[in-house]
Amino acid sequence: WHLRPVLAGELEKNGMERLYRQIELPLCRVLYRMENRGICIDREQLRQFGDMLSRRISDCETLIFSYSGGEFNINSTRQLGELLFEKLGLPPVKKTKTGYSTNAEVLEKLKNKHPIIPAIMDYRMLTKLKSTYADGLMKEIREDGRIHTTFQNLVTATGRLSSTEPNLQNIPVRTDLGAEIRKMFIPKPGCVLVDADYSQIELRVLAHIAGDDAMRKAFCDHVDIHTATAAQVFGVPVEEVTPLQRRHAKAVNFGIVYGISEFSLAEDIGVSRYEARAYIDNYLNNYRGVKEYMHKVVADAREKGYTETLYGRRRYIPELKSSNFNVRSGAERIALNTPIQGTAADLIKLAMIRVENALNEKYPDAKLLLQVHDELIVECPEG
DNA sequence: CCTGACTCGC
DNA sequence: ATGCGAGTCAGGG
Repeated sequence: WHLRPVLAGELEKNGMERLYRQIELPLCRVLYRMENRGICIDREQLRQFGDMLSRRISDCETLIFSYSGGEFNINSTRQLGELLFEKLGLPPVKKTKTGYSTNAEVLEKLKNKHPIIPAIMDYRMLTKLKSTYADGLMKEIREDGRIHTTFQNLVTATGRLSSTEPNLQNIPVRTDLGAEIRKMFIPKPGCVLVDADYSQIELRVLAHIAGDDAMRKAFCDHVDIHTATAAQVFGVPVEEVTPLQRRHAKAVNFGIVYGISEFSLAEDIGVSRYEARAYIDNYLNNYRGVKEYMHKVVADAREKGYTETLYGRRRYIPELKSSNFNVRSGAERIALNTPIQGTAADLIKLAMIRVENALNEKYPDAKLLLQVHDELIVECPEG
């Protein structure tokens, strides 16, 4: 209680009273309830899925060892690196500070050079699903048949939540096999799980805080933002945007939010550095507001020492004044990204408080269970 | 117990 | 040399 007046003064001085009183403090009770409610998972299906994975992993091991000419620990990147790049003589694509890199990107480039590579890629996917999800989630099922995560509200630099023991914010969804895990989360009898997610929240936040008319118009007109961006960047009518153009525009949109460089964008979508540079230049010439914002937000942060979100959440970034180019560049990307990611976090937290209260009042049997950065999962009575 | 490499999510 | 997290495993202390 000695700290209370001191901290209250700090809050007021920094203009964060509203953030605290209207968002963070009321959110605590919402998170407490969500954690207590937990979410139901189909234990029997999870067990069967784990058994299936075990069989496939075992087949995969046999195949890998037949190519390697002996057993070794496939999970050891050191042992795997020695096998691939010394014993089998494959060309090392990338190095880590301790040896050869064997990550997914490297394996992707080598997959046609030796039949052991696709087997290792399969092995990695299967063992990830088995250990982290099939076995990992099984251990977390409580007596009530539900999984109760812990939401951390004080660990991220941007204001997002994180989820631990288990992490329910990184349940697989992208691969077909991975998506099977997600399907095992089920509603309690008589209910359905409703998954409500924001569409492109970070780009909408960017359009708003950058005050970019072209991007705001695209959203107001309810057009697909990646298609609209492709039309702008490639100078073609919306109807003539090809799937490839849309994919590239999507990567640029994505990259802008993270403060991407032409190098990384080129790597990401497989075009030359010069093409990537041209994409970015074209993008910024069409979204002038975004271009101005990118410079302004970094300059502001350098001057004040911090960036802030729409609701005044701060992140101090002293590295903006670093004399080391890489350190400084990294800080500039943070200064650019934090207001976007952080404002999106502010908004969904506000939505959570309102959803929790509205449900309690109007639909008391419907329960908010999970938040995954831009989506809310609610357990609702059927009908 | 910690770090690094890797892979999962948004 | 694209932002924010967490869990698992190997390997070392």
